[in-house]
Amino acid sequence: MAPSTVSRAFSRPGRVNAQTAARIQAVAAELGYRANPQARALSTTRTMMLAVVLADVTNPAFFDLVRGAGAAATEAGYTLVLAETQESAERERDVLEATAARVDGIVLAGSRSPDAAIHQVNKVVPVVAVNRDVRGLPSVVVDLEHGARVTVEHLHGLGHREVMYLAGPEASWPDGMRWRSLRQVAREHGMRVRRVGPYEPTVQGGVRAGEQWLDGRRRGAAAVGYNDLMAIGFIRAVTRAGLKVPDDVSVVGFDNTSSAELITPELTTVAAPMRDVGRIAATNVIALARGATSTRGEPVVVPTRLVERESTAPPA
Amino acid sequence: MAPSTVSRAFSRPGRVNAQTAARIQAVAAELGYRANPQARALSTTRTMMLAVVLADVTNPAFFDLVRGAGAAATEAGYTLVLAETQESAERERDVLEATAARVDGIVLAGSRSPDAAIHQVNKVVPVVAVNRDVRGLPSVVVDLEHGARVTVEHLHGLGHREVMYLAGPEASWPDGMRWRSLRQVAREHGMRVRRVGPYEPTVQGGVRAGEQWLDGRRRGAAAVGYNDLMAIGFIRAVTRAGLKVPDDVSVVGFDNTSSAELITPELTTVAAPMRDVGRIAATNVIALARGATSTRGEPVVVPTRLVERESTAPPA
DNA sequence: CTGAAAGCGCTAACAG
DNA sequence: CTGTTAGCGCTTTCAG
Repeated sequence: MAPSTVSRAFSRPGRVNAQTAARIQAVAAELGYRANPQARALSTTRTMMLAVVLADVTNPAFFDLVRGAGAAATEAGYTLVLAETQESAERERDVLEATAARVDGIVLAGSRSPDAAIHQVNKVVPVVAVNRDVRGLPSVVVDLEHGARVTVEHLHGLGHREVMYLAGPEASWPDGMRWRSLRQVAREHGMRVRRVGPYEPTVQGGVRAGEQWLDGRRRGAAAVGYNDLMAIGFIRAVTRAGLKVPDDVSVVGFDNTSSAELITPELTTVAAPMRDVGRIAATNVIALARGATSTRGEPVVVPTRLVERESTAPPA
Repeated sequence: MAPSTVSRAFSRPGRVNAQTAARIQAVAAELGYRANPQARALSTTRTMMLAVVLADVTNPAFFDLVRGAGAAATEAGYTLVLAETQESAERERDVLEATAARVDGIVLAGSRSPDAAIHQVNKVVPVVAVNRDVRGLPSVVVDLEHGARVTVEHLHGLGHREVMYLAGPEASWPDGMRWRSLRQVAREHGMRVRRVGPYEPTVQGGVRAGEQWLDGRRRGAAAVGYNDLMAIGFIRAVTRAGLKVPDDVSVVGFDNTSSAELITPELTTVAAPMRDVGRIAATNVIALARGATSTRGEPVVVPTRLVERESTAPPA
């Protein structure tokens, strides 16, 4: 696992210096000598490092992604680092610029950059996008259309005839995806659908959404949050105001984060195998780093499912 | 903010080539040329990168730490990356080895390594330890003695006469600190005190602690978790078994993570200004990276306080 | 003030 | 098979 400390030249199977080599290795280890990875990288053009750059390291939606990518990286002998863009296209640019030439591959999750910027980075180092379809770039996305479909059908089945989408960041690919899918499926079922926001994709943002909704609300509504965090914030705001979830309003989230089963009522939410997503993305980026040539442009799609818990019920 | 793209030589205030330099800059920008940071680092010995290496990126206890460190890093023109050791001393060694020579400083949080290993890394790059007092190394720690004191006094004031500590990782510095402080203060107040575990410092670990406690429990107990995650798991296990928190058992956590106010009942927990901790640690490591010489060996201590919520009450 | 050359620490391709 | 050299892409020093 641990790469040889001293230049591989010393470990070449030699006859005469076999023991000499061993001694050098021993002394080097004793002295705590480490090869300078930067110098090594300068000549090999390989850093054996991978980066996951994501919008928000505190968003539990990314946890399993990181875990999966980390496992794949470790197995392949790579070290994984994370860099955060803080939901800002500008910081994303800076971070990508700073990390691109220092790693062998980048898994880009929750990007807020235009496609062109991503392609630019991809010229320096292989990039695999997560939950975003960038033309000509390998990517792995979760089946949000299906997630939206089962969500709407679940709500429709409960008797709801109107769904409200709590929008997240406008530059977010999943946001657009979720909204468009929701709208289409809702229409297919003859449901009314509207969108409010955008809000920050955080608990705080959800609280704000809830507070705004409280003014001029109608009974028997169903809200679908951009993600679990927002759904949770929404529930908190509504609950604090004395309403009941799901009696007064049903709430659905996206991501199935660990927080979803922490709150009361437990959150109904759309789940995806993010660990697999991370694993696939990392594996692909490693393959590219090793010289594989990107095949088709079709994104890898992983399935989603609705986890029905307590936050949804028939309208009052 | 963004460092010049082309070698600084081109931006030297020259007379004749002032416009030439400008043109080169322009063309370089157009072509998307970026200086290779590795090559630059090789000659300057500066990478303008900082690393926060921590035990578990999914532990909310580290969120504010990361935020504070990130803010300090950005302000100083550094890019921050995170690396995770997954609660493993071995992975910690690998991660430190891989990152040490690639960054200008390391903030080490939740280390599971022996002091000697940390000193070894510190020979390569400045290290600031968080929540761990490493002899001769700058560090910033939260005042856990005080946290333990107010916890015990709170419990004592409620009428509890026995406190049980749900232990976390044995190699964890805060674990030892919390336990010793708890024990001492409990004794001062004539309370009985015992320790169970160790458990994994996760919700899962807390669930296990709760399940074990359920066998052979005594009424009117008070449990103090190694961290919020464990306390939450404990509550879940106990609640699932039909008991009530805090009626049947009071529970206190450490860290005051965002999850603490998500669960029902809301968790009483020890809070610390982790954002400040991150900020201080990063600021110090940057100073060292810039050539400052470490002053005294005394750790910086930040205060703690008890956030009383719903998970504690008088014994039944 | 400008342009050339040395060197950062390594690896890889080269002669011996 | 071993030892030497060139060179990765930058910065910085040193002549011109």
